Amino acid sequence: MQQKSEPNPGRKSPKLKRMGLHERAAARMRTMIIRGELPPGSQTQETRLSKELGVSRTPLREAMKVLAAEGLIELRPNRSPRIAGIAVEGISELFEALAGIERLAAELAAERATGRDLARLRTLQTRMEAHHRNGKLDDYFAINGEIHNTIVRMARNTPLREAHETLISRAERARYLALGADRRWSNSVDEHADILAALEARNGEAAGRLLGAHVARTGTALLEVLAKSQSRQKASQS
Amino acid sequence: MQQKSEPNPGRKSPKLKRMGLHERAAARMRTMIIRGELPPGSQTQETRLSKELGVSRTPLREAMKVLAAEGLIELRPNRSPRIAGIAVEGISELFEALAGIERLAAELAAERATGRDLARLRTLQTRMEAHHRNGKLDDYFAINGEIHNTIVRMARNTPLREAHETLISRAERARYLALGADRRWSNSVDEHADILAALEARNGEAAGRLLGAHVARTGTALLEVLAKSQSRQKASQS
DNA sequence: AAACTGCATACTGCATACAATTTGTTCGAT
DNA sequence: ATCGAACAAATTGTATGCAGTATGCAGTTT
Repeated sequence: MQQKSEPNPGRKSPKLKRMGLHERAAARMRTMIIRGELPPGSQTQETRLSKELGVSRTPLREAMKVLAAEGLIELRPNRSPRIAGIAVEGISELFEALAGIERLAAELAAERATGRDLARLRTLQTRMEAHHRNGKLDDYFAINGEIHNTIVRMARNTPLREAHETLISRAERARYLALGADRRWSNSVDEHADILAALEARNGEAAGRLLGAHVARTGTALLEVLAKSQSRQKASQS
Repeated sequence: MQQKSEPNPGRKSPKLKRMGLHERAAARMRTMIIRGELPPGSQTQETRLSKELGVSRTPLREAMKVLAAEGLIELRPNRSPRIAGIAVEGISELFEALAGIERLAAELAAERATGRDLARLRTLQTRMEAHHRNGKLDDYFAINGEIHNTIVRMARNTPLREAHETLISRAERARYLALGADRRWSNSVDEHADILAALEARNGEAAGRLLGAHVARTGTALLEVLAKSQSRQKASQS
């Protein structure tokens, strides 16, 4: 099982790992759902989507099973899969669960974080503050998400990280709906700083409590924005 | 996200609804993996399994995607899927995550449990104690699991419940490996009684702490038993 | 003798063809 | 005219065939 030397000089993209069609289809649909290009509650006909994505129905159906497991679509027997709805109540539950998981992750991370981990986190925090000052929204959000993922990875717990990933994909989707809604930048940056400080002090209880509250606040802030836009478009329910 | 709950994806369904072949195949394989009939690390050839299960390769492949999402098998490109290994480290992480999730669930359940919920829990506890006295191992385990599931449902948080379900399937598998290993019956029963008391007192912090510690202890107890049998059969890492 | 290359084989990945089930429509009966 | 049943169209579920890729073996080379 020796792996041959893999310098890969002439191949097309070294970073992009080779994926099967069903993986690519799943990834494509995932972003489409998150971006709202496939609206909540809409039905996805297999033949139509397969032509649109340029793949056959077989890999598409496999992709559907994966997305259903992630909670992005709903499968009903002998019916077209439905893009999962975004109900207010669902968002509330989602961020509640997310807050709990990240709280746990922070508690564990405070015990297990290496110096490198904390250094990396500090770097990210610095960069995020810079983006915050410069008003670079996209970069800010990217770093923000990376910080959360980093903390979860620092917990050194694979099942927890996996659970977090599936929830995050749904949260990203909700966040996209209320794009640019997070007007609590300053609060958020400060809260992140507090969390980082608690982690560096190896205070798991505080780090967990702070991160959990932070995520919960993000959820409620999102809910407020969403409730307003919900009032004008009442549709998309079946 | 929708309030609609899944109609029994793979559970031992009381009403045996007619399921598609891929669902049936997934359910069948799930129990086979949990029961250890498909040993960890073994490869699953599509044609062989499809004949064995009496289905075609297409629904079988779809079932594989679902099981992979549940973490029961590993998919590698252009290779036979592998039954996920049960490494000691993995079990440790698994129960750690499970403990965290159930702790959170108990905290929420303490706030949201209805009188019916608590009554049902009390009934289950009584029945479990009876099985404990009579030494009925199977029934005891069934009720025990049901209690944990009930508490999680009492949290009224769908994403949390879903995350719990996927972790539980893996934990059941590990528990099956160390079948009958849980010699801490008495402790376990008492701990459950304490948890129930905390829930009835609406003390979320205590309920969460007790349930989390309970699950963590179950995990370490399982680890001890597993470590012994692990010494004779070499580890299949994952 | 060891290692590398080329070929044969088996298996996965994908596409297409076929069967089963649902849904929309039309015709008929009350 | 309305409700219902049966038929027709569309769509999902399943099976099979074909192509690409990995694995093992044999022949050749160093």
